[in-house]
Amino acid sequence: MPTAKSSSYHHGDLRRAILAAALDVIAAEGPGALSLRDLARRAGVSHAAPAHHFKDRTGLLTAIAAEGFALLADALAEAAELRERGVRYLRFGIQHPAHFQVMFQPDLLRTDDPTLLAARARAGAELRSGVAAVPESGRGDDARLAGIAAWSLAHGFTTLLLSENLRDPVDGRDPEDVFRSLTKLLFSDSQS
Amino acid sequence: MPTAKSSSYHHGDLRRAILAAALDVIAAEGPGALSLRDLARRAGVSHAAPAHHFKDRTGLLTAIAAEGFALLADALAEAAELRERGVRYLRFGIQHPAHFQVMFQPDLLRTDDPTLLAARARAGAELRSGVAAVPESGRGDDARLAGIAAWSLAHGFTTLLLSENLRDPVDGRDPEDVFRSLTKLLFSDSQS
DNA sequence: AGTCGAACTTGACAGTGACTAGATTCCTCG
DNA sequence: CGAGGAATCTAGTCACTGTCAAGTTCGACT
Repeated sequence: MPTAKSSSYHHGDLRRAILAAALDVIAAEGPGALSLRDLARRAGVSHAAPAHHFKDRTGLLTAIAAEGFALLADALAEAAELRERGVRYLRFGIQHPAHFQVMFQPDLLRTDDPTLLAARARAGAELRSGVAAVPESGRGDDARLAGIAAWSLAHGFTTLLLSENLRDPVDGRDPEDVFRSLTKLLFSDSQS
Repeated sequence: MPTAKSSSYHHGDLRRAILAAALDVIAAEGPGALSLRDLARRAGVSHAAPAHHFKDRTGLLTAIAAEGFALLADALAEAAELRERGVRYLRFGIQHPAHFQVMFQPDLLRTDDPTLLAARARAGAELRSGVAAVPESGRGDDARLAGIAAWSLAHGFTTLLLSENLRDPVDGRDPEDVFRSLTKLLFSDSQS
């Protein structure tokens, strides 16, 4: 059943429906398994309908990536302290694996799309402001390096977790807890 | 000209030729742009020839990933000290971007392939032995955590670099130097 | 010499993304 | 109220892809 109108012709909210279906497929089988025709079938519309909302296959993925960066920016804004921001980064990856997967694969995206650029810039600003919040982080190069370090750590951990490469080490434990222990190990002196 | 025989029917070393072409394509346009038929065309053979060497598209990518893990294990074995192993990890990603990209995308691979599993196990062992080489790393959980931390950092940095997300911050500097500074910042107390 | 298997070819099929022209519906403005 | 224009969706086509099944050629071994 269409979400809004049950009129037979207009779907009501095809854009949302297709996005949702796409996220399901990507989370389950990866971006490669994504087919516009399949998405159209799931939504019960003709095979060319998706193209009207997202031009391309690339366009669809770009929209997903942009949405992802916006969600990530929101998630980061929830916490003030740097370590907890790292946890939000990780949590975002766990809760939105499909978005995460697409966001960092530039060859799938239209990297000059203004919406994408804006969302990414917002997320980037949020990332940087997290590092700036740490008082003793110096200015200039050191602060920039610390930012890269924090980002690399959170990103690497999240990526490895999502790619099933941390299956054994993390085992049954809560990934967020493991990540917290991890940061405590590295930053034992500078933070609580 | 074929590498070995110039006989018109048998290529001589089709497997190598197709692998090489595939790496070029992936490095330039990502794994999504890879087409068996295109690879066949580049090698000057018929469209179904690749399937004989690698069953599938998935089979081809699995072979690449396995080769990647083997190369990574070799690269890690070159250095003894942990930080320098991180640098080798990064260097591997820079020198073999196509391999790296495919290795950590399980949805593209036949994850139960024995060759792949063996190569990955070898790389994993090499990773762990690097952490064990650090004297003051405790046993048990701490050592395991330290391993995950080191791996996450190196992996995150490499991934972000390859996905063009570290373009501005790294700017013109040598990525390896940036990474070294980064680790010095984090492990300032425990190592030189 | 002869055969057997591996390497490669040829041909065919269904599914895909992209494009086009046209049908239907909705909304706004007179 | 009742056009008309824009948004939305349908239907058909084209080149391309992966995969399958069946042939052909080659080389190595007995």
